Amino acid sequence: MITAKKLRNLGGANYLPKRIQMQNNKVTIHDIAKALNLDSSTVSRALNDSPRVIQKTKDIVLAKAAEMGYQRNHLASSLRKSKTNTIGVIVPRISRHFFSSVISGIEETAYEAGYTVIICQSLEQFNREKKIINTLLGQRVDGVLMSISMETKDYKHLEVLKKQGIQLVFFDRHCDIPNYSNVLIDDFNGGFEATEHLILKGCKHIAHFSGPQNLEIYKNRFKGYKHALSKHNLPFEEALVFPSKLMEEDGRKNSEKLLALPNPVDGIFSANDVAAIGAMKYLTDNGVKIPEDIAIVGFSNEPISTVINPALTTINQPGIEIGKAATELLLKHITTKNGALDAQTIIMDSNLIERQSSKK
Amino acid sequence: MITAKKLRNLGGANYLPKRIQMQNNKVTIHDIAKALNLDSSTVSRALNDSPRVIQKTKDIVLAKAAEMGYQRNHLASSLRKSKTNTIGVIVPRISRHFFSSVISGIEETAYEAGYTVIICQSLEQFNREKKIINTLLGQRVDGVLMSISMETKDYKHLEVLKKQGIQLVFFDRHCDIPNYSNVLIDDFNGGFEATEHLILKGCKHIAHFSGPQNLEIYKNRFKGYKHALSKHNLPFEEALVFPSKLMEEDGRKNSEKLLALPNPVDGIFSANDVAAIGAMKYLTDNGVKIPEDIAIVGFSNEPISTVINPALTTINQPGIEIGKAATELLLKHITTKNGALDAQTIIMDSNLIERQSSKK
DNA sequence: ATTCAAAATACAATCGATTGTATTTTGGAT
DNA sequence: ATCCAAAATACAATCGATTGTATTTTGAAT
Repeated sequence: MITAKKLRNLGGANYLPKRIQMQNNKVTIHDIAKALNLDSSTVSRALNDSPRVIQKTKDIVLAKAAEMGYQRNHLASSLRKSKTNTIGVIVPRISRHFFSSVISGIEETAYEAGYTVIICQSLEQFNREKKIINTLLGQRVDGVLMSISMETKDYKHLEVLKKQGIQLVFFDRHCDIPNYSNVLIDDFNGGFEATEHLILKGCKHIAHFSGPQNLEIYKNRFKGYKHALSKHNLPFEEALVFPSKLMEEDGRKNSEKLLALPNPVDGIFSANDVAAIGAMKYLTDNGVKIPEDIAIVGFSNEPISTVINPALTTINQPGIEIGKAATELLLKHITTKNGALDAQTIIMDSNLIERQSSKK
Repeated sequence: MITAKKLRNLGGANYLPKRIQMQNNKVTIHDIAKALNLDSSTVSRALNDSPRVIQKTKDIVLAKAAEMGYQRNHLASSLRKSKTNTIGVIVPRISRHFFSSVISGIEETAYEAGYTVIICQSLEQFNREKKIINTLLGQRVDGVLMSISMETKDYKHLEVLKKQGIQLVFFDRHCDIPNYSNVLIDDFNGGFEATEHLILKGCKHIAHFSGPQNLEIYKNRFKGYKHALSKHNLPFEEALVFPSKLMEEDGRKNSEKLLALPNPVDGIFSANDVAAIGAMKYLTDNGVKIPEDIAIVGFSNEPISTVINPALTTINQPGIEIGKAATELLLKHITTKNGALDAQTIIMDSNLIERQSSKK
């Protein structure tokens, strides 16, 4: 095989057709070494600011590297160091505003620390989640940040990561298994605040649109709902709980069922904004006045919650901050030798934003 | 340095502490070769289904690889082949529904073809766009799909890609420079349809919220607007054109100016949905009835356009299909030797979706 | 049984950066 | 000028897969 290097060594690039000269214009440390009459190991150490190279030499190397347009080949570096400076991110879907905010936070922190980010969507499918894990393994990521899909009920597919020493930090949708780090908001408290808010507005029969109970976040929001009821001496009624995947369509269907109840509902706490919006559309279309007849509180503060009329009261989740915190924690895990850093759970602040949908 | 391999060669993994044994359990082709008493080159060829290896051997190798849990090291492979099977994607922001749809289409097509995708956000900033290009170069991507930022006015930063033989395909927000492939919708026609729709609804004084005119898409939507006016013998008035970056706030401010005009406006064609929504909010708050007083048409069919009341008439852009087509085109460029494939522009279908905001 | 292409496999260099070890250089003390 | 430890740099192996070339094996024809 005739390689560019061989060609270079044969008689200088001057004799090459221009196209070839341009195509493989990747400068290597060997090119710099040759140009400066140094060894490539010295060039490498100079570029990495090693104490084993004198400052004067470093200056010369750096200058030459800049002059020649050198750019480190991460592939070679990663292969040698068996560290890719890459982290994988798995989210249910990037189109959800909350997740895209988290990703922005992740990217910012990661890039600053010299890491590249690979973003993947599970689209709420367990099978895709499994495939993605394999892809990320193949990419030899140093760590993974993830929010599990709604379909995920067992966590065997995550064991490969641990076995291969790949750090894993959950954000938002975490698992209840020990020894994993998490960055969360206090979903129990969020659910509690949302429900108590409705109670303080005078609601007596509050329905709850709950999410898949295999996910801790939805379990906890549900618990918060129950706690608020009991604190204010309201009875908990199983019939007022509507479990679903919290899509817009679910919000609609739930509302239909809800209107058929014998005892009229006067408040809804939905575990996310999307289902709340679905409910608002259905209810409004069917002559129910919001918030007069039924007050509604959502969860996540998606941008649509300010577009719908009346604007939706919701629990704000600081996506960017969650992303930043999760990334910092992951990088700490990665850079701590032997995975010796103990798992920890960081709780971020969330807060209720009151809008028209709950103003009585 | 004591490597896992050395340790393995010394006396077998049995003598190693369990932790170390587990950490570097990456199986290589050499491990498979040793286990089968073959050469690593034969194993490599077997795994790559080369005709130089007999089927029986392939079967044996494949079986052993599966048994040992082998996973190809892409770093090594990419380094040797100087091809990473990775493509970079640059979008203004992933939180825009249109772009996240495009990304879904890109990922689907790319993963099927064995490519990994690195997603980056310019956040509409030229400087970030430049940085991202460098990051992607460092990652040695095989190709780039991009939609330029609103701030991008010169394209020198893209020349590095061409110089290094990295294929580049634009989608949606393209450049007017030749020799680049594009996947677009017909923005001129979209602008025309949107405006003509308003005219057919009886509007006589139609304002246009235009985007940055350095971007072809906004230039063309603007041209379409003008063309519809002239076709229907309506005068074009410079005063009815409101240029901005099309954020929600811009929609609000434009509406304020628009209401102050001597000659009342009875229709608005906004070059995107977000600014249209901003306008709708402001106008509704100020007693203007939509669509009775002012009819509105947006562009892109963001999900919010169905949430706002009245629902927003808009031009639908098939994001997923655009993503798929752009990826297919890019992969064709990548796999065609010497970049010999001529640049081409693919126009995808778009269509107007009529909703309440323009029903007169 | 012998011969010899063709088929199958082995050998060895390579991608570019890193890093442990070996060698040379430097400059201060004698 | 000589010596020597410390400083600076060079040498060479390595990460894991790929691939051009060399060698061995196979099996069909004689």
